[in-house]
Amino acid sequence: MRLKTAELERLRDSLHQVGLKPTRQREHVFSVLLTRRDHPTVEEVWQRSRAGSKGISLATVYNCLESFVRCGVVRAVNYEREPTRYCPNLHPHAHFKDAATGRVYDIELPGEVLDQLKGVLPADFQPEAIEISFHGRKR
Amino acid sequence: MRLKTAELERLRDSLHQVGLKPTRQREHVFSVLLTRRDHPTVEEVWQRSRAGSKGISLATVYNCLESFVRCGVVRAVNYEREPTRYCPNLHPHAHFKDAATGRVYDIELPGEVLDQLKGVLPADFQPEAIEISFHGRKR
DNA sequence: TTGAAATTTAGAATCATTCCAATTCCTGTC
DNA sequence: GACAGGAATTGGAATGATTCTAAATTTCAA
Repeated sequence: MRLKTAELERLRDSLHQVGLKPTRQREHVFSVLLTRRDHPTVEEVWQRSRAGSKGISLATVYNCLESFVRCGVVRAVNYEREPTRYCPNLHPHAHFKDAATGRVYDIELPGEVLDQLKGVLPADFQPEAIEISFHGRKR
Repeated sequence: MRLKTAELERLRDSLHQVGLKPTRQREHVFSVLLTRRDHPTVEEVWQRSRAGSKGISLATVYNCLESFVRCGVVRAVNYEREPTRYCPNLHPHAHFKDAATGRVYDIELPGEVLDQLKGVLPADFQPEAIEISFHGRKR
């Protein structure tokens, strides 16, 4: 549950870069996110976060996750209109949602696939982000 | 505003295949969708649909769009948690959202790009649908 | 240590969407 | 043509994830 110094540093640096402060709650929620690298919803992060310590409000969990997304240490993942999920994997990757279980898996994306994908855009379209989601079944 | 017979036929067939009936409202909403091939929200489809005829309820527009998605003549497009948009383009394609205007563009996807993309999945992941969304700026 | 600014918090508010129960509309049958 | 049964439409209420608000607390540079 306790965060390695390197990861704590990374969080602090990233927060600092966008003018946000490292707080007890932010560090705790971040550690919760790193502890199990599934793709929890806010509600799930909240449950896990209050389990350990003195308690944290749902609003704060929302705030923390938003600040993580803003400073780039976490990605928000949306499937349809289901509750947003959060993903601390920063490598370029796609997501695969298993229709049977609802579980979301990370799929690593080789650079050349990304490049080819960007290649389909007409010249005047300048991409800043790409999101790729598969939907299907895992055997 | 009046639909070509071929497109009407297509709608009727598709509806029929999943056991739904062609109704005045469904045909009207479908024609609204085909008339301007942007990516309207439910609210926008509603505005456009009531403009012409005697009036249609918001609930019905939701119902119509849902039945279109069910029978496969329309795709639902989600960006973050914004209101769902609807797209009558059935060719395999990605979407590009211009950060400046909020407008969504269709990006045609060559088959080989799709194939390469499916190729990144481990063997036990069987995709049924892929969704690719770009986010950026159009010059 | 201190004070301004940022953060946390509980609860209210928002808003897209879904649900509900009551009419209305079809479609086929007598 | 009238009638029954099932589907579709409808307005309004309900839902539920998220955002907002305003007050209390914490952080941190000086």
